[in-house]
Amino acid sequence: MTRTGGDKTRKRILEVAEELFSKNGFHATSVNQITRQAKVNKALIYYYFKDKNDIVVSLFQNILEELSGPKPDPSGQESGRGGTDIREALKEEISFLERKKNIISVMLMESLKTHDQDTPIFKCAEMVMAREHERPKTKPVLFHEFFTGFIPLIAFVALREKFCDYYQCDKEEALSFFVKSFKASHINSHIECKEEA
Amino acid sequence: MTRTGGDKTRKRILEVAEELFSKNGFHATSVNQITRQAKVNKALIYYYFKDKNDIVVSLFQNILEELSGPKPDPSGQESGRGGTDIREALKEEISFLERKKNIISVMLMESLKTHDQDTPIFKCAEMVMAREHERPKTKPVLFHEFFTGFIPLIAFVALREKFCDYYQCDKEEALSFFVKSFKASHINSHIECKEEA
Amino acid sequence: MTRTGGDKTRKRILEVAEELFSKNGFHATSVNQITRQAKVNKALIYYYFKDKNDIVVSLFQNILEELSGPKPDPSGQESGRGGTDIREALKEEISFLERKKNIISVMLMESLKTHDQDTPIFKCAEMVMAREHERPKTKPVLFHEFFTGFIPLIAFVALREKFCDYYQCDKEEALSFFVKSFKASHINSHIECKEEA
Amino acid sequence: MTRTGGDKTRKRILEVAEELFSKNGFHATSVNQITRQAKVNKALIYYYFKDKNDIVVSLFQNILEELSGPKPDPSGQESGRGGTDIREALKEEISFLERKKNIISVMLMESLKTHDQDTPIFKCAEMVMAREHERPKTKPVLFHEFFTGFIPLIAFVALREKFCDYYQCDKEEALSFFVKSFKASHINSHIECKEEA
DNA sequence: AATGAATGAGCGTTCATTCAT
DNA sequence: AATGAATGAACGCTCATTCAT
Repeated sequence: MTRTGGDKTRKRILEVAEELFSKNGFHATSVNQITRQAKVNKALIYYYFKDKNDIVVSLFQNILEELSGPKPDPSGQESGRGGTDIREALKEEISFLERKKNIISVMLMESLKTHDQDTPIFKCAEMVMAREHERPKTKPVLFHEFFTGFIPLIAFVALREKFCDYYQCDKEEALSFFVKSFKASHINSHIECKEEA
Repeated sequence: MTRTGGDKTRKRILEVAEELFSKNGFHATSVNQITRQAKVNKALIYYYFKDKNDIVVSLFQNILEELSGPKPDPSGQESGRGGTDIREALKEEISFLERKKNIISVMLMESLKTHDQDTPIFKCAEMVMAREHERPKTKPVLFHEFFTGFIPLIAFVALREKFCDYYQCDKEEALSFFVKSFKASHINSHIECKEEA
Repeated sequence: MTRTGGDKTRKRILEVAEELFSKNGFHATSVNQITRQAKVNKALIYYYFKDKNDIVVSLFQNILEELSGPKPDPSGQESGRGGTDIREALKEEISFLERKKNIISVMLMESLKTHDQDTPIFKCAEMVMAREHERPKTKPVLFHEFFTGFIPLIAFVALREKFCDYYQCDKEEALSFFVKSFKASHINSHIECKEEA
Repeated sequence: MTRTGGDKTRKRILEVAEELFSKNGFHATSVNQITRQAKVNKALIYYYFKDKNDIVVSLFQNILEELSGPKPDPSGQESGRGGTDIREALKEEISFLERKKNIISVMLMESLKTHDQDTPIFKCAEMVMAREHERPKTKPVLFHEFFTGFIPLIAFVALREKFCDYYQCDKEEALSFFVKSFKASHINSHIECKEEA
């Protein structure tokens, strides 16, 4: 390894781990695979991380920090009944999530294991949702935001590729379809809720 | 293990495997664990299944066969605009899926791994969706049904418990919230679609 | 399995075992492989043979019995200095050994393991040699017959195919070369011995 | 095992493996046995060798390299008709091969398996033969050298002990008998060949 | 004579982790 | 900050063998 200082190495380990975890899952990825692909000595991984689990925990922390970071500027205006501006905002959000999709996929995988006690997926969801509106305060809204908002969103970024492969669908087209569908269901019901209230 | 009929043993292996896979994930579950919990000799597992993967594949096949089986009787009447009857139907469907949630969770976990080539999750989704209406034929509808219909549904059955734990929420209450939210978003948008058409 | 009586089954097991043992070696051949190829139930093998070793022992016994059986008729005349008749006799002997080459190969493999106590290869050699002349009585002759007679012969039948593959050589041509070479070395030295005596 | 240099460990593994392979055969030798006798951790074997087969391949490579190494000095003079000097040279060669007999035995065992594709035994033979004279160029000579030269030689070093046990023969005496016999057959036929030519 | 189910021990291999340097 | 060597435990899987029928 070139002598470029430790932080770069640590970062490379994290990047490779993220890629491999999302590719094969956490448990199906061995520390050896990471060392090979990151081209680091095996013992070095244990210099930077106390164990294999610490790697994935670090990845989760990083993404949570990123999400809590600078909010997106609400440059677009939220006009009633949602015009193309809402769709554009959605697409931007999706493209943002797409860049994080690897680690989010891992988070989701892990959260689906019924045994593991606490999962960061809820914290993650809160942060993603907080990017759009104020944090939901009532439980009904919470459910709504999580299951019909957050979940479809990350499912889309996570599964888009496979979905398109399976159904022989263009990826850009897929985005349009999803956005339209998401707007018609989740976003529209927001307005109704507001209208009802 | 005592000499029981072979099919019973095979079934017990599958049941235990399903439970453990959904608890810890496929890769994090060892054949030894299955062995212990199902109280079968390890070699016997390989008498019934060619390898560990064959177990999960068998589970997937089973659930797909079940789903393609007898459709639910539409005892309730589908009145327009959806009253409590729709909610009841939804709850029934959810309780049906809940009984399959373990294996569906495993399927979802595996489908999130970007590497694995083809996943049965789409076939599964088609079948679940086919239980409600005729199979979607256009791509936009496909996206809609999958990402805002199927996905929230299975996410709910899969994550309900953890969600309730995390947010200190009663599980029955959770069901109501979800049903209401699902109806307001996904189902409502169906009607709109129809109205548009 | 067809109900054709036990002896046929036993014979089939032996035939398959011989083939597989010579293909992969005794230890590298599993009882399962034999059952598969012989299409017999696994437990049935233990009905006919007390264990796996008993199979190979049976094979060895069989071949020793065969070799001790009817001697070849010396139809040809043994003229001095050896003309084509000796070569013909040699070719016949080789073709005879070729039919037994599988089990002889196994015997040779096993005899090369330094640990195994007693090997039937010497008994086998004696019998093969006895087919040609009276049993050697003096030790020098014994060495001569075994190492420069028997050994090259069985090495040829055992390795002929691979040798021809490796050196891109026709198999019939190979036979001629070997016969000529064998006659010039081993057989010729017989005569010398006799002349010396 | 104590922390010694890595190469020492690797060497010890190879030595033990060679001994055990020649004792029981490749397949009948378990990695655990090697582990025990070489007093190395099992995982360490896979640190040095990619799998069990890699061990035997390494052994084969090593011996081939050794054989291709420094040729023996032809200190003795090759007088016609072969006097005691030829016998001495033969004995030296045999004692040289005896030191390699373990690995050569393994090579021979493996080459007798009809299934295994390519065997190093021919390469090995070429090198051994090249130690005595220039490499044979015509096919007849090739056959002669291999089947009546190389094969008896290695058969002798490989089987000498068992042969002597079986026939109650002194090992030194055995050497004399073999040398005499080998000279009378293989070597003598060389001269004839030359004379013919 | 023949079978399907079952078994304990061991296989080759890899795991996450730690050591000394 | 980085490395090569080493480790104990466990992995998935197969072995030869036996059971009841």
